[in-house]
Amino acid sequence: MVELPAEGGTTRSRGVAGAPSVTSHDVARLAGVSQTTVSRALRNVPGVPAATRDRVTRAAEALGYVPNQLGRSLVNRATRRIAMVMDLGNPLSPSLLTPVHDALAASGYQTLLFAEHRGRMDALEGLFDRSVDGAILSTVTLDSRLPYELERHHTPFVYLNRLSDLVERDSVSADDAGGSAQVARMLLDVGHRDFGLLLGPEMTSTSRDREAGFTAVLAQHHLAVPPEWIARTDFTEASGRAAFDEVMSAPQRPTALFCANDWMAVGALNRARELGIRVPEDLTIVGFDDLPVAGWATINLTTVANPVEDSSVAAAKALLHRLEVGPDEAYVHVVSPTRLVLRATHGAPPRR
Amino acid sequence: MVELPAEGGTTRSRGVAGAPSVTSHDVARLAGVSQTTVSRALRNVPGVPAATRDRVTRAAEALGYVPNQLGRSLVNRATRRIAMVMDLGNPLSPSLLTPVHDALAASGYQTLLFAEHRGRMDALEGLFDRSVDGAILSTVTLDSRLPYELERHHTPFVYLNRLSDLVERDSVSADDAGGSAQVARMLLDVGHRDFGLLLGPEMTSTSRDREAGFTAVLAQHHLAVPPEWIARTDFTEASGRAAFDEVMSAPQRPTALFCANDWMAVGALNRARELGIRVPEDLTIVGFDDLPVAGWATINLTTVANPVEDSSVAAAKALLHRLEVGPDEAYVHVVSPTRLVLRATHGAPPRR
DNA sequence: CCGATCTATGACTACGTATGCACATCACAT
DNA sequence: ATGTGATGTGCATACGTAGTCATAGATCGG
Repeated sequence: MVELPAEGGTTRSRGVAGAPSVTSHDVARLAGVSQTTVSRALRNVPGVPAATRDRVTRAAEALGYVPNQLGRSLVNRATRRIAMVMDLGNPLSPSLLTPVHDALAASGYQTLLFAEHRGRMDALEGLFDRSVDGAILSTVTLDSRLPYELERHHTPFVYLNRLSDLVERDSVSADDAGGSAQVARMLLDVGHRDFGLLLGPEMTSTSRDREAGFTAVLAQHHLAVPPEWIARTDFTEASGRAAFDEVMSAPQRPTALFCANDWMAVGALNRARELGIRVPEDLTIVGFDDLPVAGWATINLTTVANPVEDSSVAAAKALLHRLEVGPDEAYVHVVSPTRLVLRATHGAPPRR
Repeated sequence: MVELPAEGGTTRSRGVAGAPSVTSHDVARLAGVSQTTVSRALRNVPGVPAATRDRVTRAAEALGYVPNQLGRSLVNRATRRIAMVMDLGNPLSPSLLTPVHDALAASGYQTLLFAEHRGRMDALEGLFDRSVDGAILSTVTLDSRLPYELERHHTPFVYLNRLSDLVERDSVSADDAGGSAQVARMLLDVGHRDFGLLLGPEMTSTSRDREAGFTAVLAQHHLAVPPEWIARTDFTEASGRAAFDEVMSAPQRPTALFCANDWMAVGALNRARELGIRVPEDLTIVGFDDLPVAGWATINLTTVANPVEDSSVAAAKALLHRLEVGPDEAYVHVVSPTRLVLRATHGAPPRR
């Protein structure tokens, strides 16, 4: 009887969870070289002669070998994966996610999604367990502890359209206050004095800044928005409808509604049409963001153009830059300019 | 002189890319136990006395230790990460992504995004390099080689709303043909005989099935759609507008337009209003999917309800189930029922 | 009081890849 | 023939965690 010495060397077990996966050792055996050589050949490390490289490449293709990213990341200490932390409930989310994904993909990075949903966050461990090289935060409410946690675990990150006052990092955000101020000035110019505000969640810098920019201009003219004409909900079309009813049910009505985003404005617009309130003859409605829907012939909403896509790409690039230069270089804060887009939902206030 | 035996043990280098990360060895040193014990204590493996567990837990918290997912996945042969392969340009994408993400998160899985964009796919290596445990395919055009590649590399996957005839896997899809047939029957009932079709990309099973379901009913009534009243573009609002012009510029005009999705229908609707064509008095327009926008007061589109969210959740669950039971159990094909939603954009054809 | 059982723990190794270092081989100049 | 440098290749190990196995100490029965 001959002893069986380790069964020819292949003890590759088909693990419970994983599929039977081909490793560089398998390729090495087939090509008649060492695992080291396989690693070098397939990465085009100089010093491997063409003949060897070809032999290894052919063996790899024959076996359908793909280098295991886990082993690779473990030794490289880098995953080439970025976490996109966002609120999927926010109607703006596709406009954030797509450009971020594309910008990251262009640099060879993958996008791992971390979503906040109805206030519930994902298991955040994934941000600290070396699953990602860095994170883009587009959902930080002002009281979030997330920036602290990221700092504590040395995970690089940047802010996109939201800010935390407490942990400084690179940031890209729209000029929310400036855009709102433009709206306020325009509305004052055409004669409005009675304004309603349909705002988003109070703990978002977006909503806060859009409100602040608007009311600051009013204050310069010694005007203010009475509390009963202010509704705070979230950024959806349904919220816009509800907020519309809330504000317009007051005994006195405003002559112009400024909405913290286009979806709320569309909700208000839809509700106005249902109720037979003519826009802009009876009521002016202005949105924010200039989503594609705002330009539709049936909507034609006066709003503020917010270059979300540009900001998203800039944030992705800022993060990748930060990963290259390390934490010591000074932080950069980019503010994307916003621009008033005059369409068909604004006009002079009705005469009494 | 005393020899320095490995410098106290800590040779933790701050790697170029990664941050200085705390490992279970660091925790072990601080707690005065072995790395093995740390691993066991923090995972609540039975057999570790409470006193030891507490000591380890305190040490871990003091250091801010989070187990490295890479090391973990390497030995577990599982990442608890799923690839969502989709077309981010598709306006339906948020309705797919959000439920999938949430369903996966509920089971402790992360979502890694793989996007097709203007025909360009991501680097697909990520699907084969053990970065994910499985994939959800919602973007397979009928001629895609992706299912083959996934099969070849033993990556489990399911189909969502798209099908490949060639590699069988679990699938969840809407009853596209049935919904379209309902539309056809309803339109015939109210008197239409001249139909235009605004379709999506030819290589998607979605568009193909919606067309087939519609024309099959017409064929039963010995009717057909003439080629000049068929426009094939993609699924966006802008495409709907353009396709509208294309079809309606023919010398003879159809009395009803069936659009392969709501966004195209909205585009057509917008274009009709611009041109002063009254809907539904002059022209009937019907969409598909019943997106939220279809219910807005300003749109009020007759369409087919497509339970996209339900399908997405079902697909996610099907994949997780497949991961549990392995490849041998028979494949399951779920067809989600669709339902005609009658609103305000359909009516009898105009009298000549 | 001693062997047997149990409890708690640690040394060692595997997972798959990348890399420092050593070594074998060969060409070439001396 | 011998040293020298260049060239290819492989061994051993590290990355961080989990599981196998061995063992020291505690507990217990007789």
